Amino acid sequence: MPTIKDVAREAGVSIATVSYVLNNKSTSISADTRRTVLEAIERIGYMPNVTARNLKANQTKLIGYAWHILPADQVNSVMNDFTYFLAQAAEAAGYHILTFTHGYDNWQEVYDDLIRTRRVDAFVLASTQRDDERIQFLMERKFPFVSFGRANPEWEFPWVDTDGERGVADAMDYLVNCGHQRIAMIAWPEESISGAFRVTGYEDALHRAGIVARPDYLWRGEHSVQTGKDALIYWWSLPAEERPTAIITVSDLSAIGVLNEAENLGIQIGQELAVIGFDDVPLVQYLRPALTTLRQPIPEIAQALMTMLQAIISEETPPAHHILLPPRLIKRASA
Amino acid sequence: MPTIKDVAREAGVSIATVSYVLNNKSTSISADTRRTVLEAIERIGYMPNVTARNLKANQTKLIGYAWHILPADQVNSVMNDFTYFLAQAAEAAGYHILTFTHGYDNWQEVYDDLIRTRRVDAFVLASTQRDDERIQFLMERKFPFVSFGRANPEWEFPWVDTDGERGVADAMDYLVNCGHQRIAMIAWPEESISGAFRVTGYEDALHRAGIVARPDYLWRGEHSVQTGKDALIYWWSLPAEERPTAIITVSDLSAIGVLNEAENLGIQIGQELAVIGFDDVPLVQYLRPALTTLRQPIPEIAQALMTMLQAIISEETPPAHHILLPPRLIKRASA
DNA sequence: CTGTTAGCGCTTTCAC
DNA sequence: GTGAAAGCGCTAACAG
Repeated sequence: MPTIKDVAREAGVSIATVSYVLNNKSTSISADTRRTVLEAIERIGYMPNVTARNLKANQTKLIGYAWHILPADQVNSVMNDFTYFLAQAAEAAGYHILTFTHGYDNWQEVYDDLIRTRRVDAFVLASTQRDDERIQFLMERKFPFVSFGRANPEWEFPWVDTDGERGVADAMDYLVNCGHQRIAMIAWPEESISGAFRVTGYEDALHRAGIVARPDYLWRGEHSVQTGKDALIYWWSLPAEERPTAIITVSDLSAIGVLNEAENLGIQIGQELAVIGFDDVPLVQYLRPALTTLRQPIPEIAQALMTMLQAIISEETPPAHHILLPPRLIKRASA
Repeated sequence: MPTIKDVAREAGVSIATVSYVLNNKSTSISADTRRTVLEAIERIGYMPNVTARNLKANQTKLIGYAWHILPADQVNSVMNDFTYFLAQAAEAAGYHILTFTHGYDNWQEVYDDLIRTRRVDAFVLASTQRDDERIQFLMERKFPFVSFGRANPEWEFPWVDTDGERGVADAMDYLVNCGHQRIAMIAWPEESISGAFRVTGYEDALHRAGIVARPDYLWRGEHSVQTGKDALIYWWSLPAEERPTAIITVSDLSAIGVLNEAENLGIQIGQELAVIGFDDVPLVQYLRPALTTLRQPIPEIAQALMTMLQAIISEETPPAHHILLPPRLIKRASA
């Protein structure tokens, strides 16, 4: 592999000169010399050693991203897409993504090692929780990071998130426009921060439509298929005129539960009962009926995160930014 | 951030000594000195700068892995899992995974840059095709790589793959043991190399069971839900006594097509007709009936690839190895 | 047993 | 305009 010395020899100049033309430093290089060097580079197929550059510049051009694996019954296709678009956005900005893993207990050690060995320049966090310890940790360490997802609202840190409130509100407006009045929601437990925003979107939309919220139309449960089943069983235990005509869920998984249980109960989804999911995970388009759902703006989120990260890495005092991006309602047969 | 110099000063020794204790080089360091240095390291929280080490050692401890995104109707949960376990196996071996992306046309430029800038020490390939150009490219370049998946059998390169032949054969034996005689298969087009192995497993199993293969029991089609539907529609157009009683597929996606179409045709899956998928993608456990399927040994594959890669990187003349790992039949309600 | 020193490949100040 | 040289943080001959 050729080094800068080889180029210098080949072009009959000093390595400093080669470096100058490589970096386009204004320190005016004569057009002639520049051409000679460029030709030499071309001839011997030289590319600068990125490790040497990084050592000099005290950087790595690497961004750490922890790869989470979810229980087998959960679907992380959203995170899957996110990883792809994140890598793409990073490359466009001259970075690469270093993916790493960690267990439940040793995350701090893993992040710490990555920081202290100067393996990465920054982190991208995802799947954040309300009082996410990783956020606290990185803020204390004053190590650059951005987060896909919000956390404790009292913490001031840079994040980008899907506007779940807005998405659910849009879906609700759609249902109301379709004539639905008895709209129920399947949500996550109260601790969930992103779940809370979606519930807000639901309640505000009801209010806007002049519909009185019925407490038992809001069902909270874990992120699972079973939650959807349970909710539908309960609602169908009500007198016919009190049953919801539409259900909006916080995840495709519970929507699938609703669809499955609907079959058992002999309910015609799409006619008798409208169902809207969240995430547009693969295969839900093949359910019968195909699931109407809210798709998160993953490519845009990844792009926004990288833009933010670049600002943070380069600037001295980074203004903590927050960006909310709305999901899109994918209309299919279930609603 | 402390450097080796800080440790040396703190411990009152030379940086060489620090380096020696750090690397446990046998150049015997007195127990006393070693302890002093270790204490200094502990005290100031020193960890070696990985970039500096890498520059010196002419390595990166980074393994490139191209992140492929599939069309929205396809499921890459297998690759998703693979990425996780690959990262984990890499870390256990002192490496990290650098994920990158590329388009259809510019892949060569991307790989080339990564090599020439010495960004990575090796590549892990996945989703390989028969005459995969990436393999040719890396073999010519003599750049270290391993592949998850086989390619042109005439090429001598290191790979690890799921033993699809064996997996399908196991599933066939299971079906035969259940009393099935008319067993059909949904396969990929002939070009598919991994598809071909699975067909071999099917045909051999028929032979072993003394069942005469019926040409129209082998349906070939693209990797899609529609393929499954088409196959079932055809088979159900046959006289009742000629219809298969079991179907084995090359992917969960076509199995889903069979299940969906079975509902339209009023076929009781599990009773009237057994169906076995391939991959155990998320959610197929929630289909009605839950899908029996072959799960690839992804963690073991990732581990084997890393072991192989380490040998290749360290040794001069790496013996090209090939490893086949059998999938596991996950028995659920559909067969 | 420990320290001095020469690099790894590059960028950049400072001379000329 | 161009080059000499220092140095990023580390490792490893080579001395002593």
